Amino acid sequence: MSISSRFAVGIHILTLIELNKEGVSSSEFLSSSVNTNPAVIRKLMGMLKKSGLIEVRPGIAGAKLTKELSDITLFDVYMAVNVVQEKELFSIHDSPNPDCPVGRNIQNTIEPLFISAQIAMEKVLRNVTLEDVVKDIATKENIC
Amino acid sequence: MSISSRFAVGIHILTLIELNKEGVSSSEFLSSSVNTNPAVIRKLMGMLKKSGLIEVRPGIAGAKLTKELSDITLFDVYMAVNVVQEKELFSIHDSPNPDCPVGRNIQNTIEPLFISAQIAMEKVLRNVTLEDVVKDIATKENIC
DNA sequence: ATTACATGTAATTAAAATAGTTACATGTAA
DNA sequence: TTACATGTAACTATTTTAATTACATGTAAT
Repeated sequence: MSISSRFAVGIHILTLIELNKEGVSSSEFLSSSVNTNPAVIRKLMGMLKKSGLIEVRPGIAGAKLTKELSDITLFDVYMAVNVVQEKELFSIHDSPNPDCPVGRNIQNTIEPLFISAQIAMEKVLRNVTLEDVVKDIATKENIC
Repeated sequence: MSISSRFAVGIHILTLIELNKEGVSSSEFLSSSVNTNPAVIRKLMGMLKKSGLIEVRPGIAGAKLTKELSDITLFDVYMAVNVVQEKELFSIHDSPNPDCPVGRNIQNTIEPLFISAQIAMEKVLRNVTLEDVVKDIATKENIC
């Protein structure tokens, strides 16, 4: 199964907040770009806020980034929106048969392998910042 | 969400077929080590067979590996059991707003980033063989 | 203070995937 | 023909996602 699109939407939101920094990025504004329900966006805003990526206040319209674009990696967003738990990209069947040499060892043998695969994937996310994303969009729009 | 445990179970099955190569690895035998239903194992056996990793025949008890252990990577198993589709480890929201500069570009901008993260993860799987798994279990069992 | 409007959040829903279970058709060998 | 294995379909419960509705809470302007 695929990793939730919350991650892609989180990147979308943060990118748009940046490009709209002269304006007001309310949940309604953001939702109309993502093409979803404002409540979905507000839930994501809550997660991004909890992770310290944006500043939002009840009653006050609009979200602002709390850091420079170049200081926010895709990994930060990935962690913020909670799409994959630490060490749990892959799931391992529980309760294999302890009376079998394979059954009683398979979990311990496989786990570190799965973890390194997950870490390799996350390393790529750590090496991309939202600045890269915004620049790429700017290029595609012939803004620069 | 996590990647299906079919992957871990697939590794378990293949490892056990190898370590039990003197005996008969029927779906019932395998299921008792995995601790699940024989029909679940048979479905996985079908997938592993379709990918050419094992040989199984209707009516004849037991599965056999078709290759050397060192010629089967975790990536082969991962592909066989169909847990993640190509380029689809991460899902991207569809139909963002084309009237917004971010909406109309975000998918194309994000996709290659997601793909490289997926490939990095898969590269780790390509570099581990079932021989590594079996050796690790042997070590833990003090077999060698 | 009241109004208008935003965020915060809970409850509900439909769709999709997982993992297990049962049942039975099909295939093979003794 | 019998015994037993694989192949496969149908059904279930559980979980997650994503969308939706509704409303409480918070803020600012009139």
